Amino acid sequence: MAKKKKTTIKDIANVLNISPAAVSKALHDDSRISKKTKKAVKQVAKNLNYQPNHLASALRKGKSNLVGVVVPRTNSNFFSSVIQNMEEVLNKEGYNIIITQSNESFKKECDNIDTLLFTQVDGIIASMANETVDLSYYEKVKSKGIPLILFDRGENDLNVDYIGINDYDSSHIIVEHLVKQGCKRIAHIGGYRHTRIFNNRIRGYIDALKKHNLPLDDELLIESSLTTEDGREKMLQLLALEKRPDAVYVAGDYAALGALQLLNEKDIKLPQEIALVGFGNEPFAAMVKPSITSIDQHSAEIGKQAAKVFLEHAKKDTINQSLNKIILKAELVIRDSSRLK
Amino acid sequence: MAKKKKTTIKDIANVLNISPAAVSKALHDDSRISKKTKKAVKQVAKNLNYQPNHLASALRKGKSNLVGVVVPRTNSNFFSSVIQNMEEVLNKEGYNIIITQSNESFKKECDNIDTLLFTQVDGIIASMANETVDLSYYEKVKSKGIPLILFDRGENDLNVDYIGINDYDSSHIIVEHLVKQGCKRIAHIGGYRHTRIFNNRIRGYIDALKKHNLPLDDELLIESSLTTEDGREKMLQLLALEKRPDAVYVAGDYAALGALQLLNEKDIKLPQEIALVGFGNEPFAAMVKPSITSIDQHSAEIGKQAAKVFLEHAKKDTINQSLNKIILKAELVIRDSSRLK
DNA sequence: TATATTTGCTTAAACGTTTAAACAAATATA
DNA sequence: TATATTTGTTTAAACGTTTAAGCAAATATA
Repeated sequence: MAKKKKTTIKDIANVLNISPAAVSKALHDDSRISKKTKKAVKQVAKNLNYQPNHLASALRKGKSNLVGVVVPRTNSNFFSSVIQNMEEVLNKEGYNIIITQSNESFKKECDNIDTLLFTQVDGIIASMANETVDLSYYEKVKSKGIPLILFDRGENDLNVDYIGINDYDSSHIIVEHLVKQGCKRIAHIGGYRHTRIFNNRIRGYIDALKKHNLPLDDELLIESSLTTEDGREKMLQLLALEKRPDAVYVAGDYAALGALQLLNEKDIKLPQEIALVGFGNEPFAAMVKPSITSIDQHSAEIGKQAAKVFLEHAKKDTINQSLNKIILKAELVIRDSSRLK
Repeated sequence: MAKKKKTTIKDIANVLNISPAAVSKALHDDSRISKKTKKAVKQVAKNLNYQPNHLASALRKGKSNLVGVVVPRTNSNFFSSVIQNMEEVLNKEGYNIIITQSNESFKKECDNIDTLLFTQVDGIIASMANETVDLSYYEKVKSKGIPLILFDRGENDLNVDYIGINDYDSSHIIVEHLVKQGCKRIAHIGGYRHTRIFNNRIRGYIDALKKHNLPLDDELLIESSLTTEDGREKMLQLLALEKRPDAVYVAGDYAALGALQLLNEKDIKLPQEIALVGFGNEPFAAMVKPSITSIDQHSAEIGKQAAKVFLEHAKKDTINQSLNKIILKAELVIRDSSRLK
């Protein structure tokens, strides 16, 4: 069986004995085409099962109507929810998205960006890998004049649009909550400082401790890759301290889960002996025993806003120099792991 | 700031005073181009920061080098692992993938397929939504002569390539394991029967019970949407029975998690009072307390095989009528939730 | 030395669409 | 009646690449 060749505008034109141009215009409801012709064209198009060739129109129009997305991974509720909402907004405007995952690898992230540029995407929406410190690849995108929007994991140094939550404030909200529960020795298992959001969470943690006149103890502040495995390990480290903390604020839910497992295994009572707070409000935070208090990052909103910012750019034919830096207020979802009173 | 216009093959040709055709050939290492010219072309290409226009070459060559992927969702470890491995294999051969999510909605699934066809993908690799019973959209893809490969959730009726595990056998393995642990009243919270894989798991469950001379009790076989929430509910239903089961085999890990939570809340001892087995080996299965015994579906292998099958098709210019139906043997990962001896 | 082959390039058409410009016919305006 | 405008269409070029066919010069073969 040979491959069928697809029907083109030309085929429709031949059937009706009109020019391809007329067909194209009829299909786009051009005002200069008669109703009669439009009707006939659409009928024939349907009969022949015509599907427009996106490549050809993209080439001619100079835009692909594709938006590239780069995320560290898709199998986290946060990213998949961001993507889903982003997609919804973009689809409505005729854009499709190409999703790529970096798996937290800088190399893969660069490859992904190359791939996306090669595919002629009209814009890139990205959240950077944990590893990423060298921003030259992002400069490359910028230098091509392609709209670049970062979310969650971004960098202030790069002069690009950004959508995220206020990490500094989030730490304040968490510490405040723990203080209210009566905790006095609050530890922080944070992410790597070179990633802006994690640095902000650490700064917020430190400043919030000061604000509540709690002593800052170096032992209680640990940097972590924030995987489940590393969460266990860092928790073990905290338990080994002479003066154990009475609360642990973990900068990611997966690591918080690891910490929780360890505490459960050691039969340490949550929240009585140690209160636990995570970050990200992954669905499992509500499902584990005890359920984990966590920060909700408004993933849906972030996705929608990112898409909207891209669309703003896309509508202008010159690069918009006015930057959008959208900072959403995060929300603390209080659950059993930290509910003392 | 105006948009920069990208350098094309023509620009390179102008610099070197040769024809665009020569440049194209030089870039593709055509044997008829001299080493000297090739070197010069590549140097100039680099200097001008040339990036090939994928749309133009795709249009000319009649293929986009894009593969469309349709999954129910990306935020499950199974699907994201399948995708990641698929991507790796395809990238090596110069293909990129477009990921779309159906969110288990039939309507969204159809939209996604339309989108992919519109984007001129060279093939589609899909796993169907729970809801999907009408297969006409898949027929549409087939009728276009575009390679279509299904994995995990597929349909035997559709004459297409398929990669998945042996669900029927998996049920046997699970029941056998539970019988070995001494269980005598094994319940099954299954998926919807109209989805082939779930039907196979149910058939396997029934036949395995017969094989071990266990009575088949209608009360013990329940269909479910297999969400965490529904897992709780169906477990509750089982607990309400006059004669409770001593083991529950849940056809999905998320639902198994819901069941586990409920059992934990009711202080029912696992595995002593009720043994629990899930399906899918999601990472959390190992992380919860007690850890859940589950079936590993070899997601990496499925992803790689699906990609390979697509590549086989892509290499031929006619539709290959010989079908690949690859059935992998699943592996039971035994954990605390069912370890009695 | 005459002829064949190879090398290294050019020309031109093609992929399927869009769109500016042109144009004839119909209709409106003076 | 002569001129202007509107309507409905066609023509042709363009988007950036690839590729079959052609051709001149260099080299090999007889």
